[in-house]
Order: sequence, then structure tokens, then C-alpha cells
Amino acid sequence: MAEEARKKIEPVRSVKGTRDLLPPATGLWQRVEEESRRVFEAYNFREIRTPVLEETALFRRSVGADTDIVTKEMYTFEDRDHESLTLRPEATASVVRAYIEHGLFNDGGIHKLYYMGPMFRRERPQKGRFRQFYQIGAEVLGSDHPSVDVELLEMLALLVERLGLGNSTLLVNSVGCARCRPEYVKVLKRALEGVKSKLCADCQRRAVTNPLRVFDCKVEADQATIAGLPRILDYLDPECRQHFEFVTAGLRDRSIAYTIEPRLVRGLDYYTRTTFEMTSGALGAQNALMGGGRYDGLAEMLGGPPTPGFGVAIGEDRLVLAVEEAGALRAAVGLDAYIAWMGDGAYGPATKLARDLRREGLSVEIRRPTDAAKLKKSLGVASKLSARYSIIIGEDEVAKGRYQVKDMTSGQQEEVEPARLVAYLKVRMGTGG
RNA sequence: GUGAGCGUAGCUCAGCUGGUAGAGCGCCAGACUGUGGCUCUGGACGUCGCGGGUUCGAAUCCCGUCGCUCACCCCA
Repeated sequence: MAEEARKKIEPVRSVKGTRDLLPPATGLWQRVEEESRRVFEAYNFREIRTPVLEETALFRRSVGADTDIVTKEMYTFEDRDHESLTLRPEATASVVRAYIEHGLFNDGGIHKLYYMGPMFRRERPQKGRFRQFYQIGAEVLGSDHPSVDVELLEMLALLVERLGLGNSTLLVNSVGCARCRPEYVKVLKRALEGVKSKLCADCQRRAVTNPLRVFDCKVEADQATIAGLPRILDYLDPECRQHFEFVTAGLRDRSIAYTIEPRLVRGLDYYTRTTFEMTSGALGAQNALMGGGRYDGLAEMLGGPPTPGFGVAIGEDRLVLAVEEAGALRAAVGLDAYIAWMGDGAYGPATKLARDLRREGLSVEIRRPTDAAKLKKSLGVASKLSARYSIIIGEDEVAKGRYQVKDMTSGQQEEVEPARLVAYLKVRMGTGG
């Protein structure tokens, strides 16, 4: 009765667009995160952790009230006290909020912060795009100098190199500032009026609602027309132009390959001047590995003191995808030792050995009793777990005071006294890797 | 939000124009009662996503529904 009833229960599954990351895949994620931390810390970035939940207003004011993210992609709900809360769709706004909230501007100088964690956007999932996705980001607050931009781009180039992603392309552009961009948008709108009839339906719509977006069009037939549109780089004011030239010169100076992409227009309202994106060929339609730019007006938009900023958001899901594709990074695998024991008399010594090895930081597995006839089974388990060594402890070994240590790669076996075992294994672990 | 493709064993998939399911891998056991990876033999495992319809008969055809995937949109 109860059995039959149970069969009908639909198992609960993960929510659409969210996923479980299981071992061994998580090993690769850990490697990517480790490498990121190492590189960031080398550039003197320090970690900041902000809440996943924020007041909705934060994103409306920063990301932009009529961007796609805010109008249709946020997970927003009313809390019990009627406050509107949102699961963060990105983290730059949170970092700047924290910067203001804790008065970090009071100690002068610049702040270099990095973060990693889940973000949420309610989009239709596809390759490299999820409703809960992970970003690794870095932000520099407090300097409007273009050397900041160059340094961060240099850091990203190093990260990409460390991850074995040689085939990435860096695209850079400038979207001007609050003074010169509106001028350009006017010019662009006028130009679009003239050629509107030649463009696809989507572009005709964009020409009115968000002219900069026309540059994202992928319709082949539109490309010639789009190529003929005025470019923002030709409309930058002198300060913005100088800033951009400093950045590109800095990249050349460091031999960092880049392509100027006048069509690169970031989708968030807060960007000013430098914008960039790094793409990877291995990703499908969602090929942006990371993107970012300068946001000199953001702190003010959030009610803080004028504070220039520059940052990047890396799509970790995509980064991991690309790293898998490239195959250059291997996750740490396997087990250092498997303890195959048999016979009641071996139980005590075997568990004690396991404890000692584990206290030394070795990765050790020990399982239920196996009867002496099934040693082969234990070794089979050791093999399946990719153990580097198996330690065989039967009653013979206990009596003799020496355990059998089997190197699972070579098949070689040696007798080792329990007291020497930790040292024996540590020496071999150290050199073997 | 829109479009397309796909849902068959734990996994990857086969199953032609309808005759009530198969392979490989994995798993378990044995060959080999103290030595893994190889080989051989045997074994367990399926509401053919779900609901309805057509039919003597549906994994197969039709409708609906749910899910997944990819693409558009947009972005990381």
C-alpha cells in the first residue's frame, strides 16, 4: 500500500536553468577558482563577499531601469514586510554599494576587490547560459586613470593564459562619457533614420528604442549597412579620446593582442569610456567569456561620492566550458591511499593507520571489512578510486609488524613498518606528482 | 517572450514503412577462496517522459502536456 503510493510521487528536480555541479566536475571549478584567486591576489586584489539578496532599487538605479536585465530578467519578490528584494543579476552594483556603505572612500587611494559567486537572471537557458550562473569579477574603485584599465586587462590576459585558453580574443572599445555619448547617439539616430528601410525588423525597432543595440545585429544582410554607420570612436571628446589611446597604447606596449570593436556596446547603463569583452571560439552562440568596462558615474548614481571605477565580470560557467574544451587544465584527481584490510585483528591497526595518514593531509579511503578471500575485490575498489597506493593489512601483516604497500601504477609492492609508513608515503607523494 | 530538435536500461544510443525492446559502457557474480587494471562466462536492471486518441495490436502514427537541448532576444 505504502509502496504503491510512493511510486506515484514525482521526484523533485532542480529548477529550470539551475544545475547541480557534481564531482568530478567540481574539481575543475575549484581549479579555475584557485587560479583566479592566485592571479587576482598577485595584482593585489582582495576578496569581497556581498549578499546574494539586495534591495531591488539597487539594480534599477545601476544596471538601468529599462535594460532587459531589469525589465524582464530579475528574480524580484516582495518580502514579508513588503520590501522589494531581488536576487542579484550581477555584482558590480553590490560591490559599489558596499564601498559606499562602509565608507571605503574615506581612506583615500584605490580599492581593488574581487568576488565570485552565483548570479540570477530569468532567461531561457541555452549553452553557456543559465538562470543561476556564476561570475568571477574584479573591480578597481577610486581611480579614473587609464593605467588602471590596462593593468586589469593585463591581469585578465594572464588569467586566460594560466587557464590554457590561448585562443581567446580581446575586443575593446570606448563608449564615451556622459558628455560625448549623447551627442553620438543623436548622430547615430539621424543616420539610422536614413537607412532604416534596409535593416531587419529587429533593427528598425532598436533604431528607435536603443540605437546602440543595432550594432549587436547578426543578420548578414544588415552588416554592410551597419558598417557604414557613424562610429562612436569618431565622436569621443578629447578626454575620452586620450583615455582610449592610453589604453590601447598600453596594450600594445605589453604585447597584449586586441581588436578595436566599434560595435562593442555593453548592455548595462553604467558603462563609460573603456568597454571590453573577451570571446572564445569554443563556446557556441554565447561566446563572451567575460566583459566589463569603466563606470565612472556609478557610485554617484547609487548615492555615493563621485568615484570612478573599472571592472570585469567573468562568466565562470563559460570559462569552465572553455577550459574543458581546451583541456589544458587538469583537476586534481584520485586518492593517495586505499587501505585494504581483512580479518578482525586488522581492524584496529587499519583504522589507526587511516587516521594517521589523514592527519598528515593524505587523502585516504578505508571501507567495510572484506573477507580474506576477496582481497582482489578491495584492490578493485582501490583501482576504481584511482588510489596511488593500496595498503594491505591482514592478520599476517599485523603479526609480522609490516604492511604491504602496493604502488597501484607500477604494481610494485613493498613491506613497510607502520611507524615508517607516513614518511614512506609522503616522500613518494612529493616526488611522484 | 519566440522558434526548432529531442525524450527508450545508471550512461551513450539503436529500434526501417505499427506485431507488446536491443547494443556498448557501467554495475553484480564466477573463472581466480591474500593481490586491481586485461580476457572470458553468467546475471540484475525498462511505467519506451506523461495523458488521451487511431488500431485486432502503438516505443513506432495523431493530439495534448511536461521536461531537456539548441537557437533568437540579451548577456557572463
